[in-house]
Amino acid sequence: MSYSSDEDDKPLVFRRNLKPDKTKCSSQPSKPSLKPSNGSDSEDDKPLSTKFSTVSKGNTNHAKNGSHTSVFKAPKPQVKDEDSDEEKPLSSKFISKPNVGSSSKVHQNGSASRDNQSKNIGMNKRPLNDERSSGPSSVKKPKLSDSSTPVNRKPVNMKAETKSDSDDDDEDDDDSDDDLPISQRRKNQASSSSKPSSSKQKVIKKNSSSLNQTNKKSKKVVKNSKYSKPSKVPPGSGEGQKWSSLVHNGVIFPPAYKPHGVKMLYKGKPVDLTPEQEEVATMFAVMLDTDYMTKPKFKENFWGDWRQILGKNHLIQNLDDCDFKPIYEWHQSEKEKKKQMTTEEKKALKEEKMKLEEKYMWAVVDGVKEKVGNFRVEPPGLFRGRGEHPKMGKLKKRIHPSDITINIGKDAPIPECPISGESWKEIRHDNTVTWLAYWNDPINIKEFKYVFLAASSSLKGQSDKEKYEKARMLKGYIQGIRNAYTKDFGHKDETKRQVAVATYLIDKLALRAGNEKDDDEADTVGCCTLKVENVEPSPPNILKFDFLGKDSIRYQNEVEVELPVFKAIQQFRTGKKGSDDLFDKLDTSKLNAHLKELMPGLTAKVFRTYNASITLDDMLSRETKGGDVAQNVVVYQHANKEVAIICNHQRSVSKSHSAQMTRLNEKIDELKDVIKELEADLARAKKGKPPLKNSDGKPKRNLNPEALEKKIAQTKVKIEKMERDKETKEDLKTVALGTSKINYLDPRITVAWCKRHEVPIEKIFNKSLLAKFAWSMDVDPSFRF
DNA sequence: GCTCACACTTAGGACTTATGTA
DNA sequence: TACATAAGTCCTAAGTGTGAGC
Repeated sequence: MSYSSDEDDKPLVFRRNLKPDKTKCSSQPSKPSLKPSNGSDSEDDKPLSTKFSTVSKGNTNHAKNGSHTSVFKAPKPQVKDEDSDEEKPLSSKFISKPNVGSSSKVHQNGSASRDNQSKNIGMNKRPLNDERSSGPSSVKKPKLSDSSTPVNRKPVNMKAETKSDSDDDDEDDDDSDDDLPISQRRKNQASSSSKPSSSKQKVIKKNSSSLNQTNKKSKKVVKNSKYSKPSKVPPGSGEGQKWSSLVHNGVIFPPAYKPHGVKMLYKGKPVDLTPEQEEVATMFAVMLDTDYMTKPKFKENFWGDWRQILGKNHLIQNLDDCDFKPIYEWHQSEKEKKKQMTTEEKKALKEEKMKLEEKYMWAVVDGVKEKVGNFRVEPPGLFRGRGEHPKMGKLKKRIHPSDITINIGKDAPIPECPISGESWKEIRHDNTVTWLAYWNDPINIKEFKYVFLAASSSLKGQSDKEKYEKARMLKGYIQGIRNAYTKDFGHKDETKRQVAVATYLIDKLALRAGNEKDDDEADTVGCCTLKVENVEPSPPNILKFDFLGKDSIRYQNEVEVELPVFKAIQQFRTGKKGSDDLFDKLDTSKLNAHLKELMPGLTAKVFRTYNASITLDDMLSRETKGGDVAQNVVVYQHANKEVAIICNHQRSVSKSHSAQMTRLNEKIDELKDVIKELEADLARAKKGKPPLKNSDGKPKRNLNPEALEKKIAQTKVKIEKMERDKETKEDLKTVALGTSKINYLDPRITVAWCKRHEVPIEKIFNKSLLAKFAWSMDVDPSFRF
């Protein structure tokens, strides 16, 4: 990624300004366990995007090509059949056109969705629940949302309780229709009585538009669903219990190494290598065209590990005299061969792989078939640490069954070890955790690599929902929290001052907490680990941030802050070196302990979720003007982009970016020439003259003036579209939109907005996201974050 | 109050597949 | 049909946060 000093090249986030928030000075005293506010519409409640004076270059202006309104059908569990509403295809629960193709092969529990969140009284009024009133939590893991009401969970032996569990899908059920547009209200009324009470609706074909389906969706409206909500706790409940029964087939290993026999050169001469030596040499060779080759640390680490495999007395004595090109070229030709395979060959290969992997792809959790996420053991390779990682290039050794601990239900059969003659390291039956297997990370032996269920699983969905509920809870507390930290900017105790300023930065700039890091990790920072050199005060009240954050992504931002913050930062810097900690009295534990005094379960990362989601909600609400689907999609993308900028979600500029821009410019120029020509022809046609010959000297068709005018207009539209595409492409070249959508934006905001504005959800969520967010699909259209 | 093991979420880039366009 | 590009998926690194043990 390049970081040009040219202002125009910077992602927008780097040109963002923070307005001082003057409303904060009339703060109330800071107290532990602040009570949630009633969510007034004060400036304080507004998302970052509305508070910052963002210098924005227009918006994303192209709708996705949505010609394929594919319909996601929430696949039904295959283990046991269920007759419940729960297994209705998503399309029937949400919207959209039938699409047979996408439904058949998936069988995981992606089924829609019981939205079991606890009832609150409307979005602005959050009753204090027990947790809130319980004060600082010294207790174990306070669960913020109703953990007794798992998302999606539909064990087959619980049919009887199907009733109404979608009724309590959100607090907005309590809301009257008053907040809805009239058209919406009518639709809801029409639908409220239409749902059959029993739910044998496995396949409901919908031919009408998404919105119609959405609104006609026969949602049971049970106002007192609070009481009818299933009282189940996570199966086999109990402190920390995640499942009662767990069955799976373990993990699959990468194939054993097949030597290729291509000889690398040492001092210009071919060298014989053992298969093990050749394997590691090949790992290096295939990376010859990557940036890692420019990093001495990478080469040094590789050499250190390879040398051990070569042995002290090997012919090869230094890396500089090695020529890996023959292996690199062999690898390239293998890649090319693969590319040249016919579609049928590729398909056959894929099917073969599927057949081999099928059994590892699924687990059965409490009787429900769920997809496993990463069931493939990581193959050996060279460690590709990001940024200036001190361990880059080290050999990541092959993982064997004897490295792997399996976690499985007591009554489940122990997975057969797929490599004959070997056996698992250990078998556990720990139902307080969600992992299915783990092994020690060969690069950092103290750490682990886990095998978890896929994002579409109930367990993940449940925890996702809890995350968003916690962030929503913050909405009710945020005013008090901001008042509290504002008051503490000038606290006489420096620790408190640092806590206040750090919280301010986490809240306003969506910084990460910043845990301490070891010396054998890349040198990156978060809020608590900011160094003096990372924050430069520029009077009267500007702070210039410049540091490497997670994944060594650079955070560069100049913000105007409140004067007390500015002064506090100046004071924290006093007498320190550039490499010293800015917040020397603070770490994430202390910070989070403090945050928990303000709201149960509050930690630094909740602010990111909160600010991202509230920004989306706010921007969608402000910017949706009742346009068509394409225009609404643009509004969504624009909001999504703002969130990505706030969270500093960047991507590197693609290698082909400048070529693409050049090509677009050329095309635009060509079209402009076409217009000039057409205009000349038009002038002649108006005088009754034939058009001039084209550039090849050939005669052109003689068109009448009307036809020429139409052609000119069409070409102009084409140019405009290309200009917009160009702008969007440039605008988003360093912004990654996906990360926030996957991790920070409460899907219920999106689903409800889609329902309100007749946008098919498939325009916003792809198949994976639909599966991941199945739990949110039943949300009431009036839902607001 | 601190460290560390552990469990989990968040993240960008590589790779693959789908789609659009000439 | 071939190629370019966009979209989707996979991979695994790199974070956050909890709680036990000292």
